[in-house]
Amino acid sequence: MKPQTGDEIIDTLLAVSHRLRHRVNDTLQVTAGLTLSRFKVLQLVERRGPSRLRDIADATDVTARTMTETVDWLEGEGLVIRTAHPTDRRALLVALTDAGRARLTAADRHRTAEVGAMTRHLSAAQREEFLQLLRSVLDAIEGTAADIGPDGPDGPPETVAGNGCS
Amino acid sequence: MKPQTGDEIIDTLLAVSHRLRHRVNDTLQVTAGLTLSRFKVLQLVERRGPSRLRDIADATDVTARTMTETVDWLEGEGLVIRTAHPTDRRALLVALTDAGRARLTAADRHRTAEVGAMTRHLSAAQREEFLQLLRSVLDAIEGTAADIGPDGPDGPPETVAGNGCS
DNA sequence: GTACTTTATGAGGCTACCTCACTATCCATG
DNA sequence: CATGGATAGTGAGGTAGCCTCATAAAGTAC
Repeated sequence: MKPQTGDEIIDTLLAVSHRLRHRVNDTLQVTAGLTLSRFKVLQLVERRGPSRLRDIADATDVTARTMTETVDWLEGEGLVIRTAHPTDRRALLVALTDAGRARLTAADRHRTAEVGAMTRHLSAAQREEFLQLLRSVLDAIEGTAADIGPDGPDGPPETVAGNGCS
Repeated sequence: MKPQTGDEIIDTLLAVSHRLRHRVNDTLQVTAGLTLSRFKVLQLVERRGPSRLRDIADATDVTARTMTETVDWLEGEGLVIRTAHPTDRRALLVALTDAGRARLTAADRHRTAEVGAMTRHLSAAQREEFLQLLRSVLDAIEGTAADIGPDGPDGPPETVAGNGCS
C-alpha cells in the first residue's frame, strides 16, 4: 500500500550499504583484527606516506579529535607511529610501521577476494556501467551537500508544511 | 601507486554509502528529529501494522536487545506505544501513534525530496539499470554471507594476485 | 609583540550496536 | 500435570565511532 516510500533506488542503496558495511567490517575483523575506520586510515597513510593527523581526518571525513582516537588505537597496536613534523612543531606525522604495512596487506588481500565475489556475477560491461552510475551518484551527493534546510536543496514543492512536532 | 586496492567498485560503493548515510541522517535529523535507525522502525511499523519487537529487530537486522532501546526512545517521544499481544503474553506489539504517523510522513516527504535529487540527473533507463544492478549486488551479498574464512568463500580467482605492496 | 588561527588532545556525551544473565511465557511430551 | 526446552523482552555492562567544548602550544599577520 505504501509504494514509493522514499525512492526505491535510495532504499535499495541503503540496504546495500548496510549489508556491505557489515560484511566488510566482519571480513576485516576476522582476517586482520581491524575495523573499517581503522583500515581506512592505514590505507590512506600507505598511499600518501606519513601524513598529518589533520589531513587524515579531513580525508576520512571526521574531526581531528576523532582521528586522534583512531590513531591512538593504531599506535597502541604498533601499526603506526606518531613522529614530529619537520617544520611545523604543532603538527605530527602519522607513519606506517612494518607491522602496519603487513597488516594492511593481509587485510586488503582478503577484503578484495571476499568482497569481489559480490560483483563477480556481473559482466565486464555491467561492472563498468555500475561504476559509472555510482560515480555520478557520488558526485551528485557531494554536489548537493550544502543546503539541508527545512526547504531542501532546491526548493521542493511546498509540501513542507505541518510536520507537527517540537 | 593506486592499483586495484580492493575493487574499485567496492571502494566507490563504500564512499557512496558513507556519504549517503550521512546525508540521510542529517536530513532526517533536521526535518524530523529522527535518526535513520529510528526512522526505519517507524517506516516498518507503518507498513506492517503493529508488530512484535522481535520481528522488527529481525527485519532491521539488529538484536532484540538493541530494538528494545530504539523502541524505548520512540515510546519516550510518544511516536509508538507498546501494547499487549492478544495471544502471546510474552510478546508485545509496537504500534504507531498519531504523532508517530505525522512525524513519519513529514520525514518521509523531506527525505524523498532531498535524497531524490541525487538520482535526478539520471535518465529513466539509467535509473532502472541502476536499480537492477543494486538488486543483483544485494542478492549477491546476502548469498555469499556464510563463509569468511582466510581463503574467501569459494577460492578467489586470480584477481587476488599482485595487490602491489610488501 | 599582540591578536588571530591552527594542531592536537583532555573531558565528557551520544548513538548504535553487542553479549550475558534473567524472568515470564509458550510448547511438548511423557 | 510436570518438567524441560525454546522464545520474548529487558537489565547490566561494554565497544566503536562519532561529536562539541575547552585548552596548550605553535604558526602567522600586522
